[in-house]
Amino acid sequence: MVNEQEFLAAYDPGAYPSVAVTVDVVALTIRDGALHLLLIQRGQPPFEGHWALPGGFVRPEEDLTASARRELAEETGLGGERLRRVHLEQLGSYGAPDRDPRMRVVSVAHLAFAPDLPDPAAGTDADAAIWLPVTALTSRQLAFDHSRIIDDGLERARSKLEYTPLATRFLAAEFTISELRAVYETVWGHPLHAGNFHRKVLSVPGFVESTGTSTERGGTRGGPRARLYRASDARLLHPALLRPAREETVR
Amino acid sequence: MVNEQEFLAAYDPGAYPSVAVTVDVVALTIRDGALHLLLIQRGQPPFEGHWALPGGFVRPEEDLTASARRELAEETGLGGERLRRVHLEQLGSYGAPDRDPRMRVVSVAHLAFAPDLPDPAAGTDADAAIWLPVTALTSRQLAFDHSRIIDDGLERARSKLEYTPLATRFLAAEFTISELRAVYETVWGHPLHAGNFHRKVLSVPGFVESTGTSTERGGTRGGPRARLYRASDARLLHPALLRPAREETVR
DNA sequence: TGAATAGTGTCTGTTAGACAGTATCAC
DNA sequence: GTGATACTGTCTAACAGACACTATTCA
Repeated sequence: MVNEQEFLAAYDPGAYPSVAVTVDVVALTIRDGALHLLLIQRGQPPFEGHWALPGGFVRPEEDLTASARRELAEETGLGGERLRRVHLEQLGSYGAPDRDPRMRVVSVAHLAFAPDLPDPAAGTDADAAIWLPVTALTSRQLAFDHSRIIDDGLERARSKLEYTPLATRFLAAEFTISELRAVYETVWGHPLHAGNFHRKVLSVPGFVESTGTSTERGGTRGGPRARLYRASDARLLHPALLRPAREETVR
Repeated sequence: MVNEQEFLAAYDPGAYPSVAVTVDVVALTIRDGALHLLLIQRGQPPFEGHWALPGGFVRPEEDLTASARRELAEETGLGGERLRRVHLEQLGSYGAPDRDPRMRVVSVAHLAFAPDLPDPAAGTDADAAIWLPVTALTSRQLAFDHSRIIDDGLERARSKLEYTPLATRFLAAEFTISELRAVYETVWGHPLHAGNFHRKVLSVPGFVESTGTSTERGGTRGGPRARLYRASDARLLHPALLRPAREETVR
């Protein structure tokens, strides 16, 4: 019987099947009232020329989520406080044996919510990176199984807006209730009743708190100046803001 | 410029950092009115003698969830129709660099809901396997980061019961409303109002459907014979069965 | 002035939860 | 019979959603 230390010293990592582990990021933001997704155009095979999620191999000594945050930083050129304001969570892992023609690759997908960001810095990477409206996705051929990962990410995003205050992560630190409503309408893809939404948001404990200030001007098409709010301390919304029941998705 | 086929032929998998990928399973069942968890006692280092989640390395050509199902089958001795009735879903991936002292290991954790099962077959594996009440977990030293995985799994289970009909997966194909209520009470850890629960379950479309039959006898402590139901076709519950608001978990 | 928006009031139907009550069965 | 359970009825408070209305601002 060997003790644990001897066992570790004699341990041969090569005895176990080798798998590459990558992270991919479904990064969402809202631009011009439409939901956008960060994509890169692949510069080398496989899937050369196809669009793909930003991502890459997990480095030694790097945690999974840290790896995703690094990939996001590289592709967006973001750093410091602005990167810290981006919400990042694990979405799920994708490991079908044939999902990458090169070798066995398990990808740990992440989901990110970002406020409106500048166009990706082209200098950081040889690949072209863009924010693409999600409505333009259907016509694109995506690399690997990224189309499925994106579908899962979008559904997770829609669901997260129901029971968490993460919609605020799409906005600047201070925002109006109308801006918050626009986030919900954009992600869910259908209009909400302005008056009811307003009352509902203010009634959920810990969702938003008043800054005491208002916007400098009214809206571009008229209307009074709106009060400004910031995200408060709730991590879950009680009661939740539920999407209207969708019979077709239930069965 | 090489074409894609030439690229793949020249590709060297060893150029990328090697990581081992495992699956671990948080398998839950209900025995004697208490929530139980499947654990194995490790027979070799690291963490020799400690209790751990069932799991193992993902095999080549094996999908992640298929791998989890195989591990579950091996440890429970289950197969065929009984295995197919077990609910299995991906929980999340755990990949902190130092979570395994041997090498970099990323574990894709899964969550399973099983009906009451016989004691694990000891013959299939050298390790001892048991169903342990989750209330007995606090006193145990668990291997790796399995304590955290279990916590995440239990919270996912509690949450899943709210908006999916998966509570039925803890029961036989036919069950009474009281048995279903017992599942909720056990997983959530507090009693529910029998009358309100009864009416609520029957009012949610697609949750349960009547078999037209009743139990042969009343309860062990008296009472009328109960009608029998089976799971119906809903995949989501609308409206959901929400846990009472827990202020402390919200902030 | 006209149109759009911010924010509030009110009404209705649905739901959660408390409570009560009746019928049935084990012991 | 006694006590526990299955199931139903009723009431109340909370909530979602529809609609209406006022005040404010831009053009």
